[in-house]
Amino acid sequence: MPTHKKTAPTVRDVAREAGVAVGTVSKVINGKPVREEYEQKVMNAIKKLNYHVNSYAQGLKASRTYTIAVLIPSANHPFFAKLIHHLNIALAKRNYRMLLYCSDYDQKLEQEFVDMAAHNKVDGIIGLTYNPDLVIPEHTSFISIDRILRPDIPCISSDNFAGGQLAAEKLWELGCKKVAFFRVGSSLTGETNKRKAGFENGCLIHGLQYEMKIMEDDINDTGVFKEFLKAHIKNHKLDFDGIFCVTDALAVSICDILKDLGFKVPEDIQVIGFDGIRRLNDAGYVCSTIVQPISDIAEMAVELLLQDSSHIKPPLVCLPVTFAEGPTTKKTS
Amino acid sequence: MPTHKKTAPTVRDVAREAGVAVGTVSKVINGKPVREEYEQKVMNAIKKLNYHVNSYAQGLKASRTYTIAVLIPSANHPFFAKLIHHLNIALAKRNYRMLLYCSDYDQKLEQEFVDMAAHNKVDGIIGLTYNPDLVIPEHTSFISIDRILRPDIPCISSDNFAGGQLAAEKLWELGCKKVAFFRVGSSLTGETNKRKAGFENGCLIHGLQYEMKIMEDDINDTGVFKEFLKAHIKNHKLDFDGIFCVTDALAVSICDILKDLGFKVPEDIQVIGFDGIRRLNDAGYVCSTIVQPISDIAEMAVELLLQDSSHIKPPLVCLPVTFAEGPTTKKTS
DNA sequence: TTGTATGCGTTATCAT
DNA sequence: ATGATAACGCATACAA
Repeated sequence: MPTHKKTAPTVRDVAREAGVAVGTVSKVINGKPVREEYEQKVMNAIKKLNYHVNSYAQGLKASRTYTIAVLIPSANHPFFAKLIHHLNIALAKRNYRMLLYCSDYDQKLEQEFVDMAAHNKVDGIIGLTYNPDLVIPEHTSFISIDRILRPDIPCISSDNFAGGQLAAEKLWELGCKKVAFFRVGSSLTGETNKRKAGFENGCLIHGLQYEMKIMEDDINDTGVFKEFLKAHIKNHKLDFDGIFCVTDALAVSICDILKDLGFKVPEDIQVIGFDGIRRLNDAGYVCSTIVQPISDIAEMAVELLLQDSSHIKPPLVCLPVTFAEGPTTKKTS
Repeated sequence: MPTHKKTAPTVRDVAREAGVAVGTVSKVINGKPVREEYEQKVMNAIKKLNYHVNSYAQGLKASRTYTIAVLIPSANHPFFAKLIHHLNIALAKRNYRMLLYCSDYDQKLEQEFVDMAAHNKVDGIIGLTYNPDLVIPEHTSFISIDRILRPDIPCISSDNFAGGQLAAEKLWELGCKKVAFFRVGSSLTGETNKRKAGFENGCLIHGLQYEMKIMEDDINDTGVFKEFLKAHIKNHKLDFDGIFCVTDALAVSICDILKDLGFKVPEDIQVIGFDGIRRLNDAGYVCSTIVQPISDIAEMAVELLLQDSSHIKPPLVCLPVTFAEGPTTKKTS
C-alpha cells in the first residue's frame, strides 16, 4: 500500500532512498568531499525523488541565502532597466537570485528597503540611490552603482571624467568651434560633476571655447535652457555649434528645443549626450552619446559583491566609456 | 556586566523584553488578536530591540513566504521594464517581495526558473513567456500576462481585439481611405491575432479598405515590409494612407522605411502602433499608439494572484486600452 | 487569552 | 569518511 506523500521530499527521504545518512546527503549537496560510490547513490536518489533543497531551511541554518537585493529608483527608465537586466544575468550565471526593490525615488522607502533587505539575510545589496543619508547597516555587503556613498562602500561607475573629456574631443574632431555644457541639478552626486570637469579639461586641451549652463535642482523646467539658447542667438545664428548634455534624456529635450527655435541638428549644431540610450529594441541611439558600459558595470558589481571577503574592496571602480555616433552629430564615416 | 549579543534579536528576546510569552509576540507580529495592553508592550520591545522577523524561519515554518517570482523575457525593453516597475509597486504595497528572473528569451532557462521558483516556496509566480510548452508544477499559483498558456491559468492582458478595432476606427476618423495591417510573426500567441481580428472588424464596420502583411517568424528582416510597400507605389504615390502595426517597435521601423522611400509621416501616410511606448523619461509617445494599461495589468495580476484561493480565478481578463496621439498621425485637436 | 513544547528542513558538531 | 543529534527562529497545538 503506497503511502501518499503530500510534502516535498527532504534530505531524510533522500538519505533513506540512498541508504546513507542525512549528513552525507548534505555534503553531496554542498559539494563537499564524499566517497565516489556514495555520491552516486545520493545523486540517483535526488533525481529519482526529484529532490530540491528547501532554500528557507537552508537560509535559516546557513549564513548564505544565494540571494542578493537590488535597490533602484525605478525600473521604468532605459538605463535602470538595462542595468537590472544585466545584473539579473550576472547573478543567474552564478546561481544567485535577485530580489528587486524599486523605491520610486522615495528616500524613506529606500531606507526601509535597505533595512528590510539587511534583515532578510540577503547575501548582499547592490544599490543605485540618490539618498546621501542612506544608512547601511553593519555587516551588510553593499555595492553602490554610480554614486559614492561612503569611502568604505565600493562604488562602480563609468569613467565619467574620461566621458566628459571624450565628448569635448569628439565635438572638436567634428569641427566645432564653440561649445556648451548643459546639466540638470543632481548636485548631490559628484559623478556628474566629473562629466563637467572632464569636458572642461577636454575643451582646454583642444583649445575649444566653452560655456556652462546648469539648471538647479529645485527648478524642473527645461525652459531655462531655451532662454539661455535664445540669449545666444545673434543675427539668426546660434553662438554655439556644439552642446554636451549631461544625459541623453537632456540631450533629446535640447534637440527638441533647438528644433523649436528653427535650428537643425546636426547641421547647425551638434549635440552629444551621455548614457548610451537606444531606441526601442536596441535599435539606434537616440542621440550621439557617451555610452556607459552597463553590462560591464553589472558584472563588476556582482563580482565584487560575491568575491571572497578576504579580498580588499576598491573604493571606486571606473569603467571605460565609448563614443557612439547617433543622429545628432555629423557623419564621420 | 552587559553581554554582547552578536546575533539579531529573536522572538524570544522580544518576549523577554516585553515580559510576555513568545506565542504572544508571534500573534502580534501576525496581526492576530491580542489584548491591547500586551500588544503595546510587544510593540515597544520590538522597536527597542530593533527586531525584524527572520523571513527564512518564517518561510520554513509557515506556508507563506511573502515572496512572488516574476518571470519575464527581458528587463531591457520599455514594455517589460514598465511592467516590472508596476508589479514591484503593486507587490510592495502589499508587503510582498519580488524575485525577478529574466530568461533572455531562453525557453530552457524559463522552465528552469519556473521549477526553481516553485521549489523555492514562493507564494506565486507572475509570468510573461513565449513558451507554449512551459510546465507549471502542481499547486503553484501562476498568473500569465499577455499570453494564454492553459485554460486553468488566469491570463491578464490588454483588450487586444478592442485595441485593433480602435486603431481602425481612429484611422477612419483621421480620414484614411485605404489602410494596411503589419504584423511580425509570434504566431505562437493568439493575442496578437486578436489585434488583427479587431482591426479587420473595425475596418468592416467603417467600410474601410484594408490589406494585411505578415512577416513570418523565421524571417527577421523588415525588408519584407519595404518590398511590400514598394510594390504598392503607383505614380510616386502610395496605395495606402494609413497603417496599423502590431507593436510600437514595428511602427517605428515602418516609419523609418517610409521616410527612406520618400514619404512623409503623418502627412502622406499615418501610422498607429500598439503598446504605448514613450520616449525617455516618460516624455511623449514614440508614435501614435494603442496604449496598454500596464499599471492596471500589474495591479490586476497581483490582486488575482494574492487573493484568497477560494475565489474563482477568471481564465482571461481583458483590460481596456486607449488611443494616444503621437507624432505619426495628424493633429486632431 | 497566555505560556510551553514540539517540529519545520537543513547544516554542523561530534563521536564512531 | 560516516552516522546520530543538536541547533537555527518561528508558528502552532495544547495545556493552563
